[in-house]
Amino acid sequence: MITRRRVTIKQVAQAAGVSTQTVSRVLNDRPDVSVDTRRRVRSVISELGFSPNALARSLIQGRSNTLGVVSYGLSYYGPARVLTGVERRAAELGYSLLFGLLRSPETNFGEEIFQNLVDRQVDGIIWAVPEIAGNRSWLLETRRFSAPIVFINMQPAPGAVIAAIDNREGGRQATRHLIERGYRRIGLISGPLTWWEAQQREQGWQQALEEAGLQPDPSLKVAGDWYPSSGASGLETLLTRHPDLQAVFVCNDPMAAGALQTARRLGRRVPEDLAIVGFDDVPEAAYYYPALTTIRQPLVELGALAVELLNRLLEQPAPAGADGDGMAAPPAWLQPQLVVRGST
Amino acid sequence: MITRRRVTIKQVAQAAGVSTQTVSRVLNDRPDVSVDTRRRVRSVISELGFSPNALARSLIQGRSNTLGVVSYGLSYYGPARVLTGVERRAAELGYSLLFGLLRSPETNFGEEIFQNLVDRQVDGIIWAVPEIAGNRSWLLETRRFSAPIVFINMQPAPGAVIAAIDNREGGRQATRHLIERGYRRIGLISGPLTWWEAQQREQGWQQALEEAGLQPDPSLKVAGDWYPSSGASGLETLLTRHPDLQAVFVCNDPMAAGALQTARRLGRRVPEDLAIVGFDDVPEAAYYYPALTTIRQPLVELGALAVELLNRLLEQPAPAGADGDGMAAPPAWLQPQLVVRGST
DNA sequence: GTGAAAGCGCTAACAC
DNA sequence: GTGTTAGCGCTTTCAC
Repeated sequence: MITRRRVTIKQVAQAAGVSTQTVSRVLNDRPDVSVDTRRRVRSVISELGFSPNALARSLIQGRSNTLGVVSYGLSYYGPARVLTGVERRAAELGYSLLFGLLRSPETNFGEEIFQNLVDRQVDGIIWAVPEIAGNRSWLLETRRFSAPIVFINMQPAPGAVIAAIDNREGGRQATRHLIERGYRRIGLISGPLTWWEAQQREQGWQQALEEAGLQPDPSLKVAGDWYPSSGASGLETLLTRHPDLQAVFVCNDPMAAGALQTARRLGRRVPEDLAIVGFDDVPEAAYYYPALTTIRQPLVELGALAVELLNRLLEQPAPAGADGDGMAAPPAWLQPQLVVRGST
Repeated sequence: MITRRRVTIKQVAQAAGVSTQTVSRVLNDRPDVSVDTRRRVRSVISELGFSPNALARSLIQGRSNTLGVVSYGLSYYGPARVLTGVERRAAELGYSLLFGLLRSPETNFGEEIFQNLVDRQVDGIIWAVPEIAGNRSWLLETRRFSAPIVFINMQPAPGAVIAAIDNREGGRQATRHLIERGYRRIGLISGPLTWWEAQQREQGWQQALEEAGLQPDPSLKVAGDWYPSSGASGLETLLTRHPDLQAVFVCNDPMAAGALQTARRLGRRVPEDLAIVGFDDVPEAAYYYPALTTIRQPLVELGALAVELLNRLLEQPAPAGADGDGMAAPPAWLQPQLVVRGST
C-alpha cells in the first residue's frame, strides 16, 4: 500500500483548463501570469488539495533543500542540544534534515551514511560525530568530490569548514577558577583521550596549572568514559594516589555526579574538603548535591552556527578555479562560560 | 556552488558500451545479465565512482525508502532515547530518516512539517510528539489521504496505529512500591496535566492508592512542568499542605532531583523522613543523593517498535476495500519496570 | 501572458 | 541477454 496516487500538476492543469506550465508558474509565484488565471489555478489547487512533489522538483533543479546531519550518542546532553540547534536554524532557512546516527564512531567512520546522504542529493552535510582518533581524515579527502561539509568540534584542518566550542579555554577557565579559590592540588578526570574534545579540556587544565606555576603531574590525571560510574571510580583512584587532593576538574557533569557520590561515600565534604567543577551545565547540575559549579557550552548556538556556515557555503558562487570549499576560513569558535555554584 | 555534476547512468553506459538499461540491471542485481557484461559494467562503475541518484529512483518507483520522524524536546531524556531507537531500527530495515522537530506542541500542531514530509514522498511517518490536549486530532483526519502513520505514546483511537509505554501501570507500580514499604500519606508531583502521559501516570498513582484503600486526596497532588525547579517548589507546596507527608511519587527524574534538594533544604532525611520515587531512570539517577528509586521505561525499544509497526504497514498489501490502515489493531504496549535504590 | 517540447536520472514494459 | 521506447512529476527553454 505504498502509493496512494497523489494529485499531479497535470490534473490541476486539466481541471483549470491551462497548461502544466502555467500551473508551475503559479506555484513558483512567477510574475507573468494574468491575475485571472492565477486566481483560477489557485482555486483548483486548493480544491484538489494539490501539493507539488518535492522529489521531482529537486531532480530537475539540482537542489533538494535538504541537509544531512550525522550525529552520535543522542542521549548525551551535548549531541541532543546541538541537533536541536541544527534543526532550528535549518527550518528557519527552509531546509529539511536527513538524519543519520553513528553507533560506534571509533570503528565505523560513517562512509556508508555519508554516501547515502550524497546519493539522496543533500545540498550539504553537517558532520556532528565527535572526532575520535583519525575517524575524520577520510572525509577530508572524499569531501571535494561530493557535498559541502561543515564539521562540528574538530581540530582545524586545511580546507575544512568548522564550527567549534573552545573546549581548551573551557578547561582553562574551570581550572583557573579553582586556582583563584586557593586550591593548589588540582586533579583531572578527563573524557576518553582519543576524543579531540577531551584532549582539549585536558590541555586547558594543564595550561591553567602551568600559568599559575603549578605542576600538572600526570598522576593527577585519570581518564573516564563520560559516564557517572567512571567519575565515581576516577575520584577514588585520584584520592588513593593523592590523599591531599584539594580539588578536581571533572570533564562532564554526569562524571561529576559520580565524583560527588564518591566524595560523600568517603566522607569528604564538598566543597570544604574537596572542590569539584564539572563541564556541560546539564539542567540537573543545579540540583546535584551540592549544586555543581560547571562550564556551560553554547550548544544550541553551535548547531545553529554550523547550519549558518553551511548555508553561506551553498549560497556563495563557486570560487573560480578553487575546487569547492577550499577557502581557508578559520574555524568559528564559540566560547564556553563558567557557572559558579555550591561545589567550589 | 550547488551542483557538482555527478556521474550518471548514461555516462556509465557509454563508457561500458552498453545501454543504460543494462547498467540499471547490474545496479539492481537482476539475473538477466551475462557474467561478462556484469563484470565490465561493474568495473566502469567503480572507475567512474558512480552511485545512483536516489531521488530519480524514488520518483519512478513511487517509494523513497525514507521515513519521516517528528519529535519534540530532544534534550529531554525520553525523546532522545526514542529517536535513537527509531534510527536504529530504520537503518536496519534500510530506511533513511527525514527529521522534524516541533517547538511548541501545544500551539503548533505540526501541520506544516507533516505536509513537508508528505511532499517529500516519505513512505510513512512516526509521530513522536507528545500528545497534549487535542494536538493530534487533526492528524487522525488527514491521515487517510496521505502517508501511513504510527503514533508514539498516544491514547487509543479508532484506526490509529500506536506504540506506547504503559505509563499508568508505571505510576501504579511506583505508588504500590511506596505502599508496600509501609508509607500511607503519599503525594504526587505530576507532569503538566495537558499531557496524556502525565495523566496516565497520575491515574496510576490514584489507582494504586484506591486499590490499597487509601484516599487519593486532591490536595496531595501538585502539577510540575518536568523541570527540576518545579519538583523543588512542588515538594515545598506539598509539605506545607501536609507536614506529615511520608512519601512522594515524582513523575520524572529531573523533578525528583529538585524534590531531593528541597527535602535536604528543609531537613527531611530521605528515605527516613520522606521517600521519593522518580520516573525515567536517567543515567544520573543512580548518582543522585540519595540514589533514586525510579521507573525505567524501555524507550529505545519503543522507538524501534514504532518503526517495526510502520514497516509492517508498508509491506502489507492494501486491505481490500478498507481505505488505508483502518484495521483495528490494538495499541502495542510496552511495560515499564521498577528500579529500587536508596530513596525509598 | 501562455503553451509545446525537451529533459532531470532512472526503471518498467516490451521488443528482438 | 540486451536495446528501445516511454514516462515518473516537475521546470526550463523557447516559441508565439
